[in-house]
Amino acid sequence: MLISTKGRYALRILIDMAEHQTAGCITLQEIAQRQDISEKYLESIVRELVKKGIVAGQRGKGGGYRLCRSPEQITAAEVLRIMEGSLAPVACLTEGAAPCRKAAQCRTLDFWRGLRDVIDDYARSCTIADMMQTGGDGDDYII
Amino acid sequence: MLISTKGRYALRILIDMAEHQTAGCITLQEIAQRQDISEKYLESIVRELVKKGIVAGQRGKGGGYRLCRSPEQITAAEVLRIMEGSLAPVACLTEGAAPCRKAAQCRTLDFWRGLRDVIDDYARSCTIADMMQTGGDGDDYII
DNA sequence: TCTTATTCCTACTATACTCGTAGGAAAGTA
DNA sequence: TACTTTCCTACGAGTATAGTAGGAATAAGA
Repeated sequence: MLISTKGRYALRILIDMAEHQTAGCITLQEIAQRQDISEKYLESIVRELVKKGIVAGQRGKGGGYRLCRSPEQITAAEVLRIMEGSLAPVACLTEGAAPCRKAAQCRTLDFWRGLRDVIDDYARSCTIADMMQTGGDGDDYII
Repeated sequence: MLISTKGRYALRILIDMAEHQTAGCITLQEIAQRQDISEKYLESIVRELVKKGIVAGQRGKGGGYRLCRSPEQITAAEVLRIMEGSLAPVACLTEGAAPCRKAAQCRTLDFWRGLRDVIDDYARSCTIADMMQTGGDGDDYII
């Protein structure tokens, strides 16, 4: 029941970008160095964020990435849903899944729905801006 | 971020046992038939529950399993923690994990702690007895 | 005692997923 | 043109999930 590195790194990347935001672009190389994540692996994560309109990329010299929205407008739920595919704890509650044939008789469905809801409510209540307020002083992260 | 079949099945098994509780024992075969889960796979799940004192096994003819506690006293959190190893969403918050060197500087740690807490609070608030009250009329489950 | 039913235990396997790596094409700047 | 940067496709090692297989130990009953 662990969040994968993709989800965890995506949050770190976005916090990093928000903290080092300037008029121009931020390159993958910068982020990779600060966050100590392989540039190539970062690439695959950022690509997902580009595809979903969270960040925008600009190619060529002087290029890089920038946030498409302010950190206040990016929730953890949105980011994690993009990277993990879904925040649902069981397959039958993933977005787009076919409704279960026996849902009406299922003794556990209500429990899983409740779990999904508390996770979703919490993650929607927390933004990149909120995370910038927490923790210490540097660019140091572990998880 | 999915709960594995072990965790999901364990809840179904315990609900099944609670609903079909008698003076004697319930055999794996019965549960396997009602729940439509392979007897062999059930075995590996129930063994974990025996080891942790949730159910007790009795060998030989007329043997089987029975709950060691009333359904009101078995929480989802306890069962899922046994089967999944932990309910923590990130490795650095799993029980017994070494505290992270840079925890003080981490921008995301507070978020993960909060997520762990809402999951844990919710799962501790729900018991096997609660789940018996929900859903429909039969022994039918899917997830 | 012999048979049968049941849990208990160890080992194995196929598949999928996670966590990356590698190489190069496309596009933009100077 | 030269350089930098994103974009795209493919591959690979390691690990976890979801089981399966076979048999030993134990208990009840004929």
